[in-house]
Amino acid sequence: MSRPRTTVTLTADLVILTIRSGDLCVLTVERGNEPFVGRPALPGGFLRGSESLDETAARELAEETGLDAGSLHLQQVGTYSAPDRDPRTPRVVTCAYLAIAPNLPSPRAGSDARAAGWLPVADAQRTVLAFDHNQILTDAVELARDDLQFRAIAPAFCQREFTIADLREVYEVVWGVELDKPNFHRKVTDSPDFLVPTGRKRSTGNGRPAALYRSGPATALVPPMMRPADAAF
Amino acid sequence: MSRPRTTVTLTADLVILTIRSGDLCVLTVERGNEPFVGRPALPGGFLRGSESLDETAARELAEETGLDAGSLHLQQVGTYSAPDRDPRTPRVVTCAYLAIAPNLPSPRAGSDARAAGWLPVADAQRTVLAFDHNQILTDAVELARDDLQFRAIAPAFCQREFTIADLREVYEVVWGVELDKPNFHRKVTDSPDFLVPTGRKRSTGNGRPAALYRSGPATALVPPMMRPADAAF
DNA sequence: CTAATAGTGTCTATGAGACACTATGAA
DNA sequence: TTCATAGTGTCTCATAGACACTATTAG
Repeated sequence: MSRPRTTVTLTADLVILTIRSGDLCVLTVERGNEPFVGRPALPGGFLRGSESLDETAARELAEETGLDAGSLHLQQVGTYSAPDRDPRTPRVVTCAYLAIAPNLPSPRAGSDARAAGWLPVADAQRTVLAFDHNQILTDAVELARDDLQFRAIAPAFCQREFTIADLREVYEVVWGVELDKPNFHRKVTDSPDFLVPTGRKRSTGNGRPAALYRSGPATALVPPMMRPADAAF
Repeated sequence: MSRPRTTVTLTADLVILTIRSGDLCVLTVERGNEPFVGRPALPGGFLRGSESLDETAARELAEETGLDAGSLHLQQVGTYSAPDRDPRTPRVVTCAYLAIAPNLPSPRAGSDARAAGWLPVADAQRTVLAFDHNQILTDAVELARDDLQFRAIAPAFCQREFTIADLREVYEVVWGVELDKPNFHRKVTDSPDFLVPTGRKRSTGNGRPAALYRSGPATALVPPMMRPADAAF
């Protein structure tokens, strides 16, 4: 056979999104090795031993953020296999994952001595990232924007207990829109099994305290949270 | 390192869906080699040379159906990497693709001497397929059902020119529902850039001839075609 | 004409959005 | 009290669905 089966190594790359001071941010690291030394990149690592890619992704997520992957939203975005995406041999094919995290205290710089930091997604998209990570980032963000409409993933951006205003901020930041507070409140509280009231309240010092909710068992949002036609994205 | 980088081979497996006499059908082949000799499986093949997985999938699709992948709907479903999914070494990880095809004259049995055939999806899901192909099939069908709501993929099931009734059959078969003819007609003809009238008509011998349409440039369906709450799936 | 399928009109119920209004806390 | 934010009521408009009706072919 002129073109035999190709052997490759696999990586899982992570697009870890969170919201920090009103911006949608992504975790980037500075590459410590060739290729692309010193260039910002998405965190990720090689499939090792007899892991599955999901396990690789969960392990990398724990290493980068200190968070248990079991408690976070983690899903595949797609697999990127262009032959020239990575100059190493054997070829490196990557499976990209989208992770959604609540606002973390601060990135754990230095678990493997690489500088890590949260970068607003808009800035990251204007930066030249290593490999095909610009494409991966764009695809992952688009996936997150779409999923917000139909799936109950917004609470993944929040702490375990959150207010309706917290949840609304997720939509507003990720979509780049303003939503009507009263209507939003009704929509999410009416969506069956989406939110579970805890009975507790949280006061921000100003104004009436807001009721606290936890994420409910629903995975789908019915009816969907329609993205306004004038959304920025 | 106790668990070094794992080298793997990659396959692209295809879930090729079409509609045949009122059933949603999937193309299956009988495996001619170990492992799982003689067992029905999804068509697929190894990444070779310096191709990308998309090219592998397109090549396999052309080999199995004789159709040019450029003209067909082809999208990734996900990557399946459980270490025990395939007993061979080096490990085999697969990237599953969903392809949607118009009703084809008949499967090209024998391009590589394996029996191939269209199997109703419901039957295939009750059959034990090779590898993790039952899981892949289920995921792909669910993806197709979801995408019908929001993306303009339904014409991929039809010939290049089709009637509104053809299009409605796609939805009814894939979702297992009956849709109101008048309302469906309005919805799809009102969706901007979804359908392009050709001016031609097609008569089935009975009744008023139906106008023929071609697929338009839109990729999204706005507003979405909501799946009835009583849909079978 | 009738039979059969394509396509339109129109009414009703439901959900989205605008926005006035009430509720509850802190200073 | 005032200020600020949480949450409710209610009106209007757009869309979904039910279904009566008209249109166009074959025989």
